Amino acid sequence: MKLTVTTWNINSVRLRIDLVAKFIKSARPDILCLQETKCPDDKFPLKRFKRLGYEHVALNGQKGYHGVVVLSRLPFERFDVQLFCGKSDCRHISAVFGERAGFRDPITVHNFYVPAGGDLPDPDLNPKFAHKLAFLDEMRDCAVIRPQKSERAILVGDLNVAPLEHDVWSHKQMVRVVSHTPIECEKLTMARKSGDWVDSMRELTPEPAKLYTWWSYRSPDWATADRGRRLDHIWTSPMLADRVSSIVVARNYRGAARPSDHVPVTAAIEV
DNA sequence: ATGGTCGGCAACCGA
Repeated sequence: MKLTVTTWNINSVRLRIDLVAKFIKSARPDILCLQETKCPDDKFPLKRFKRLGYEHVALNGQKGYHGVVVLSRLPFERFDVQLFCGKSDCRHISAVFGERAGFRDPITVHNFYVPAGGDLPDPDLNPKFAHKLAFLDEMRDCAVIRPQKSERAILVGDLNVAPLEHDVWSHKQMVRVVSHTPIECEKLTMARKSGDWVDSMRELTPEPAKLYTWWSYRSPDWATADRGRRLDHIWTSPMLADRVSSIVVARNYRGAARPSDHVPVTAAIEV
């Protein structure tokens, strides 16, 4: 079967529930991973998602900030949450899809929201940047996240790093800007390699093609300027690496009324 | 070189 998985930093799920509903009706992914829901679990619009066909929900939300959720049309076996950097921030949730979803060999889906890191790219002067670097180091070292050899796993989310030269509109002008500094790019790559993860977006669209998933709210004419960044990612374990048949970056959602600054990214995987 | 915009939540903080 073809499994479709979407990642989308929604920047308030309650404010943008109608936009999410529109996306769902058009794309109908099997699994929808959202970040920055900014919504405590008891205020999450569960009924709306259930009516849209997403009856299986793994929530990790908090008031005001962060928050991640896995919404699924398929039932999962269990879900799990990892904490990072000794904080209670809601920045990770994973779900395991197995026999209940019709899979003899289970598939684990991780949904991440990596700290943005503030403005100043100096960990000594900017604690938010230090937190981001420490978070990436913990991702690299986290044995629970790392797929076992021959395990089927997918890692998606707003990783807040555009690691490659053509993941930003101008490498030269971005190299000192948080999200594209060498230290972050190296640490994200180390986190990816430590789990043997494959960057599936770049498997299907190799460099030097430009690939963006985020455009700043501060750009009045974002589409013409097109100064985007690839902050959102879909990684797979080696077992699934050659089974990703398509990746769609739904850039048109950036042009919606009251958009998120990120757009949905959807992978289709033959499983 | 600088400031530009959002959302949450009710002052600014985080992005």
